[in-house]
Amino acid sequence: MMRSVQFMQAIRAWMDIFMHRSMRGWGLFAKSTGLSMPQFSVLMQLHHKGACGMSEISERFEVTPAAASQLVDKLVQNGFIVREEDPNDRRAKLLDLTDKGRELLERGFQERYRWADQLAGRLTAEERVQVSEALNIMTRAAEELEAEPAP
Amino acid sequence: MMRSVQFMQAIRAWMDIFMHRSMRGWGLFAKSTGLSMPQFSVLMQLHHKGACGMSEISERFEVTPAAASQLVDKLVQNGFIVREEDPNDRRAKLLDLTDKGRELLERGFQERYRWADQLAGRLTAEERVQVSEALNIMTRAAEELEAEPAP
DNA sequence: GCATAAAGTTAAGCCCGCTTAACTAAAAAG
DNA sequence: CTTTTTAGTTAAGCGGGCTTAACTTTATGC
Repeated sequence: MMRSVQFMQAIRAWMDIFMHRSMRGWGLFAKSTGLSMPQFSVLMQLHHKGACGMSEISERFEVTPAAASQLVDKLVQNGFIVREEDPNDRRAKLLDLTDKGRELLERGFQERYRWADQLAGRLTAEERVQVSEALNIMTRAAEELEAEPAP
Repeated sequence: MMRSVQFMQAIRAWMDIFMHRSMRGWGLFAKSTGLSMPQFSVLMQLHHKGACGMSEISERFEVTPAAASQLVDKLVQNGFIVREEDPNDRRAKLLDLTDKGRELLERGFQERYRWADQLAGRLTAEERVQVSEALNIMTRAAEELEAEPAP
């Protein structure tokens, strides 16, 4: 399905450089906090999707419930998330970020944003307006894609 | 340093959704290939920066030379990269992707691009033009940032 | 109500990534 | 030419992530 050659070229070039940059950045940040990437990804997941049960973790990361349980356990022990009984289903657990967990992620985002700020510094005022509008368009589209489930 | 509130808001919103998406995507892809994230990151590094020595690996990933050596060893054994003597310095090694390694990364990128294609499908023709131009501006700026070393 | 299914946990065992420490070999410094 | 520095390897040991297998506890189906 060929939408637009120009668009695909542009987004691929951007994705190449941006994905590499952010993967490396998050990796180093996670390491600096003493968290492993899987542990860190669980925090990101909770940040992005909000509180959830163990089963959502094991499904989204494609690991066994046992693995999810152990992973979460370490994060609970370190005070980054809380694990409480679900009042509606006493078998299930509800996981959520603690303030400590949220604060850690915030620091990570700040580091990422510093790069965005450097990027902004290389643009003219007109370019910044143009890019802002385009980013808003893409963010909206991405959110729609996220909401409507893939076939 | 406040460049532009609008710009920063726009890029943060975009980064939030895009980083989460691509981290998760790469993670699942790496898992599907049987590679660990560190192994995969080394391949990405070679793809992005081209051939290099062991020392570059250990520096960029902030691990000891020993760790880099062992990591590379597994990738060599699995045929994703080659490790040859540097003709200019017989102590040093030159690492580079094999065709097999390149082909594996290509498959990963194709999966990522599928998402970009879905995104394109949600935009009007005018929006695609607008977004393409903005992405080109950002890609250029990001490449400049990459080239000029951070202080 | 009783069998069955579902949500998590625990424990054993495996491989992996990482570190330190001890090493080899080649280049640079003096 | 000897000493020192640089590039990388090897081995031992630790902790992490993951799986399977055997559980416990709570909800559901009939």
